Amino acid sequence: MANIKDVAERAGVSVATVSRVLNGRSPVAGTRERVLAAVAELGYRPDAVARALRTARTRTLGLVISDLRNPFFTELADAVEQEARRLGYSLIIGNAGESTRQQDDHIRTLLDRRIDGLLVSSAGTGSAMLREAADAGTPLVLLDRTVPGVAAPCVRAEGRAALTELAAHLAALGRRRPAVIVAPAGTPVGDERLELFRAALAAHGIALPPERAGASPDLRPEGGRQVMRRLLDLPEPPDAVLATDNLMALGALDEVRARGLRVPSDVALVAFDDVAWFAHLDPPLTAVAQPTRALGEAAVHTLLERVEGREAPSVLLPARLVKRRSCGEPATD
Amino acid sequence: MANIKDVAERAGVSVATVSRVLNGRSPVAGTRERVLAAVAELGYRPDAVARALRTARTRTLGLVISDLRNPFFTELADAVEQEARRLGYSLIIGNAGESTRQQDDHIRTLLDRRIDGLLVSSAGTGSAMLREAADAGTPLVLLDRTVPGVAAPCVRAEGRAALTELAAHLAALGRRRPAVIVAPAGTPVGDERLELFRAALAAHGIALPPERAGASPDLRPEGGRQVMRRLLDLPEPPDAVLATDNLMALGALDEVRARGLRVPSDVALVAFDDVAWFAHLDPPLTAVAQPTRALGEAAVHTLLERVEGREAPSVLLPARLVKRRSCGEPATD
DNA sequence: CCCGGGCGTGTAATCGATTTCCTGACTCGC
DNA sequence: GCGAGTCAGGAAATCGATTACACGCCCGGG
Repeated sequence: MANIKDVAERAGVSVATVSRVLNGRSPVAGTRERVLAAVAELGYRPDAVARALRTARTRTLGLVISDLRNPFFTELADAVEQEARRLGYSLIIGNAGESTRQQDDHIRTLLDRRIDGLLVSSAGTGSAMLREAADAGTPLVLLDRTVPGVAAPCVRAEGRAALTELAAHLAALGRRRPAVIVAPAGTPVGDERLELFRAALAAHGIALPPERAGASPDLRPEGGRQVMRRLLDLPEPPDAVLATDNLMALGALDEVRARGLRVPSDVALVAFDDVAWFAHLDPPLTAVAQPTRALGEAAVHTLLERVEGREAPSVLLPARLVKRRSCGEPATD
Repeated sequence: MANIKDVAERAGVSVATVSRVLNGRSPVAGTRERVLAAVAELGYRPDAVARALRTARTRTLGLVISDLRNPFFTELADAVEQEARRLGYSLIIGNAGESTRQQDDHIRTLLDRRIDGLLVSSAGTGSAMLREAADAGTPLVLLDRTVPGVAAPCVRAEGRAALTELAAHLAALGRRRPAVIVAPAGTPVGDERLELFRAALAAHGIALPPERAGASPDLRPEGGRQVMRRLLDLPEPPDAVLATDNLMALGALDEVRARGLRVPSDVALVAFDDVAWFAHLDPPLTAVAQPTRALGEAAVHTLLERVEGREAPSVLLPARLVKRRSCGEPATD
């Protein structure tokens, strides 16, 4: 592969001049064209590795995602990648699979590769490397999940408005015994969603007692199904269930069907995260839609601010309610 | 961040010695420990960028995936990433979103970054950069999709056995008018699947006439839905439909439901690609499962063979049929 | 006693770019 | 016609590692 020296030779100039032409500095018309011709003839492309070494900027960002197979995070990762690329950055994605060890593993190699900035939707809260990265001065932005003790801006969605609307929606449909399938302890957003929902229900005089708030052991369908099983076995089973994550909602739906019950006539079901195939379920699922694409874009922008050395605040974007048919209402989309 | 010179100074040796200790060559016990102590005290980690420049190996692979949002490819990308990491390589993932332009864009930046090898599940067949990469000598392996005119091993699944079993399954259930929703022209695997299925059906004396093989304009639900619409409007509508991709199957299911018809009583539905949530649909979908994880691993192994300069053959792994309830049979899982 | 072979380690070249410093030519004004 | 200012472009340092080569030391054999 041709390097800058080959180009310089062919154009009859020094490497400095070639570099200047390619980076849009000084050189004059005549020289400029000779250099560009040589570049074209040799098919020269600057070596990003050498450039990174010299400039101390790799133009690469790292993204460590808690679970890439979860469609919400797939979409998020895709949004981040697109926006990063639009702004001239490559993205190295690491999937932690909800394991702190793998997460730390990824962060370490990313730091070794001298990425310009790091985006993390943390699995668990006890990540040593995360703290180390922050302390080492690597620009860091948290995504979707805050981590106590790590001083970095966090970009995530917030469900107040959507959950308020949901409470009203359920109240209007006469649902009086709501329940929540909460994300496992250690994922802060789960509790927040529970409390916001509880407060919103209270405004309609509807209670959400502790026994109708079940924490799932994991963020997968099986965990959601287990909680739903316990909920339906209650002496007074719920008539509406909110799952704070899309995969747990799927498992919950399985349990309802396995008992020969129906959504929404026997129990209403609402999920957090509006993933594409919710619209293809039967019935189409009502969901609290996070602004996934906007989150990804905001995360990249916030991170690049920090890469440039500027301060950047946390970002909270509102989620919105997408009403479909899983609460008993006719679809609106 | 500490560099090798700092470590050398602190340990009272030369940089060469530090490098040798870290790469497991010669140095003797005493020196060795002093160096390791200095490394630990300074928290030194070698700069992968500098190392890559010097050794001409980045220990990074590139993966350009045709559509990351398609769950089949998400799983595939995840499998590739895990295996690559297990073998000491980082992975830069680029999502082409089924666009040749974006794909070429990605390939170009990956080449600029001097990745050691490139894995591509090509969107379309007319990629100029793909040919350029192959010609430039970058180790290249195709994934899931062959590209005519590009000389590179291809790792993909092959459905003969599964489709043979499927034909028997449908025949046994008395389905006589099968149809296929084929991937758009330009994705070679679509036609192959159609022909294998047709041949398998013929063995049972069942015909698959051209009007019951509809090509979808894209690999998304809407495309599948359009084809299903045409199929159901035929004077003799099919009693079993195979979609050669998971997203098209979803759209097809939508159309069936929209007409008030039922799966499997009115029409059986089978999808290619067994993605996790097929089991959560109602009814759970019978599917031709590609060995996704094995494909990802084989792709990485094949690519690394080529990176080492060895020849590597194409890999064809058999898909298998996962019978659920969408053809009228009781579930087997 | 001296010479040669091994072995541990240091010096310096190298990878491919960017960038600082400097030189030389040209222009312009007095 | 000559000094000052401008500007294009070259030489060389630099980023942080790896590694070829050389050197010095120790040991054993003749």
